[in-house]
Amino acid sequence: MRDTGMGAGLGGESLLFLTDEQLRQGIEAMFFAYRGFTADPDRILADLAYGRAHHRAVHFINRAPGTTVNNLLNILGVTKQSLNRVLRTLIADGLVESRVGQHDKRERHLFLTEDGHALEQKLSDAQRARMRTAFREAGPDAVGGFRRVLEAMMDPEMRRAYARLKENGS
Amino acid sequence: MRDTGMGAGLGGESLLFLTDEQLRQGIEAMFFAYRGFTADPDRILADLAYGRAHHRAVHFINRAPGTTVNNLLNILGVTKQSLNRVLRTLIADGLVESRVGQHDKRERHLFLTEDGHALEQKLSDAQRARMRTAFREAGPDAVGGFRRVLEAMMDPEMRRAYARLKENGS
DNA sequence: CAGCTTACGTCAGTGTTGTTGACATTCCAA
DNA sequence: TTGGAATGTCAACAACACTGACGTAAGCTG
Repeated sequence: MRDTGMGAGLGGESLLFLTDEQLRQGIEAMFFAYRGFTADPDRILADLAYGRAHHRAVHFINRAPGTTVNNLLNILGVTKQSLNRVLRTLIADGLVESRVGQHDKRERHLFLTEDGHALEQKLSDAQRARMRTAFREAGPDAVGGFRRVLEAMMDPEMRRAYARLKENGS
Repeated sequence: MRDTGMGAGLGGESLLFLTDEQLRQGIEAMFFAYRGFTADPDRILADLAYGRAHHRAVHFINRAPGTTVNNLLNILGVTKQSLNRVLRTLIADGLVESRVGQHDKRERHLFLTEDGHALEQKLSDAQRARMRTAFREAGPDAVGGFRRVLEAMMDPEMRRAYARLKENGS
């Protein structure tokens, strides 16, 4: 009955029957919602000859300035060849700066330039506006539930990355 | 204060302050969770020389048997040429059957074959298992919130498609 | 110091999935 | 019946992911 108080995992709430139909609806909700989630940035990016991959890179470089290529690789979950193609264009276009590490000269630390910040702002404005509207429509209680389910859906490694970024920005 | 009672839209809940940081966390939660969401089917599909597009087609054909190509197109939000490539391989591999419409011979009605059902089952088993675990971990209250936020995040057109499918399967 | 590992970049090749353009078939209505 | 709209197919191309191989520079360890 009480809503908090179990430290971890499942165990409580054995009342929770989940029919296949409910689960399927959850799956479809994820599918359709993700489309909406990416729709606004995609429209902006299409005009700039950039894609979702560029958006992701810019987002996380903004979020963790000075991050290394390797770290970004782990967060994005792509191969270095794939990321490199994206970073190369962003650097060539003057949106991202790559600085050789002071302590470890093998590392490259990534930063957004002024133009890079401008693009990030433009993209995240659109995405945040949609998120804000959705949160408002759904109500404050829903927001907590939304976040709890999403967090539980992540692979453990990604959950850690997510938590690290949360602390980072708090 | 009361949690229900407003017919539509926003308007209530002006108490709901949303900082950029909260919104950013929501964005990142969507990103990481979607990765988890697709991870299990992706692993299965990789062995079969199929991709996410095949999964989506099989999912929605199972969900709405006899659907037309055009209808599927609207749900998936891709071009007919893109969908056609996927359908062609699924038909060639005997997972999907395409029947010429009786009333309108231009239309093709799509059905899963026995093998198609088997694949759909295998894929959705994996995805439902993750969804079930996530729902259980997050608790019953969270599930409602999750669904409300996702629904509010969809484009209106997709919200209608989602609602239609819900009725269909209820 | 020598040799191994790590971090990063790059080249080449492949596969999936999206796109546009062109086209055939079918239906319907003027 | 003829012309336009709708439905679906084929062909070619672009974006972005992947694997595999290789090169370079820098750090680490015995």
